[in-house]
Amino acid sequence: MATKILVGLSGGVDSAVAARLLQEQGLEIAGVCLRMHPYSDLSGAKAAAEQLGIPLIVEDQTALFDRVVRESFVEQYCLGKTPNPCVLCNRYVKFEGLLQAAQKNGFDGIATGHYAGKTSVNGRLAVRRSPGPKDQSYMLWGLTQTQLAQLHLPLTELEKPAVRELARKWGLSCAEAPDSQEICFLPDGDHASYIESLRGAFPQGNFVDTQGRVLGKHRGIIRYTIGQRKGLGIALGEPMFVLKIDAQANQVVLGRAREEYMPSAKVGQLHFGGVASFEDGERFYIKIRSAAPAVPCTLRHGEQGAEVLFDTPQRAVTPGQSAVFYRDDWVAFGGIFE
RNA sequence: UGGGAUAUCGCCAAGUCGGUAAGGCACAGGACUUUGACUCCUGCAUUCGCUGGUUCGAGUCCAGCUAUCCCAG
Repeated sequence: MATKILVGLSGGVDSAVAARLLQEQGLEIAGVCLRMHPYSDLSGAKAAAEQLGIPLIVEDQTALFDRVVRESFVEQYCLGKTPNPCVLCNRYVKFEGLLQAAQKNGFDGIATGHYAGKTSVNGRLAVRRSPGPKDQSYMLWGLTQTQLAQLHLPLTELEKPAVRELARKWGLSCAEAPDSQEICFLPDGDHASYIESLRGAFPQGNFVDTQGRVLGKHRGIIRYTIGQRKGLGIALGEPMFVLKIDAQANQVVLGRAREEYMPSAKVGQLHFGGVASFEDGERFYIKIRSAAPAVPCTLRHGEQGAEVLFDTPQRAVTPGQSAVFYRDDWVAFGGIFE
């Protein structure tokens, strides 16, 4: 049984409360704060560790983060896709970093303040949904069996208001810390400027309709994502949505409302969680984006992954985003839309 | 420079018998959100091509001018 747990402290409320909950269980804990990028602020984690009376280890992950998260982030955008950096970070940097720090320092397990749980299914481990609206299981589909085996998720059954309440009760200074949002390594949220600072300006191109007729000029493909309505800058009398980004032709295809619903999709880079494989025709629930409900679908094997047939067409399925397949309340496996 | 038509917010477009400027798109701000989006809320013409005139009152009527479009030259 794990007795010494290393908790990832971000400086926010969730991880601090998670740490304290483990303490309440009588476990011996320590905190670790991972430096990912220049904007990493360690002060919150230090304060939390101090208030909890636990040691804090600081690990520098910036090189790994640059290589794994930032590079693919830029690369994907250049290909006209819309990456989800958090998913990659969780698997390859955050949880992996935690695990390595734990092993290096003689801990038996790791923990984080995610709103998710875990469960075992036929000998495999799976991320489990948290019951509340803050469920973060979608972001964790990439976790490996090894990572899951060591992982503790104390906030599984809790909801945000309750967590803040506990933090206040325990007098933690992070009780009112704002929820994290936007891309952590881009404080201003301006991914286009960031990418252009590395790759140079992206050329303008045409907005076209589904027939190929030119509708106007776009400002570089990296500024658009599937389903996007705002920021197109052209007035066509009715709302228009991005249907497709063609990096090769440097074109962005626009369509009218309802045209951005898609009956099926291809998913690659599969990573299995609660199940080790799937059968043609097998049914799952899929979440096509973090803030979308899980909807029923049927799967088939494709050339390099899975082909998903939604029971009901889904809005703006976006290449680069994660497809997470659920069964009951646990994550069966996940992948990335082609 | 014969004839006809039209000129209202960045774009499109309502504006009745003259009564004190709809709406959509775009845009801006906010909410939501450990990615990008979507969605929601709020804001957005003291002014109607210009200049005069008639009216208690004109985007709405009249005159002239300007611009654009169409048909003839």
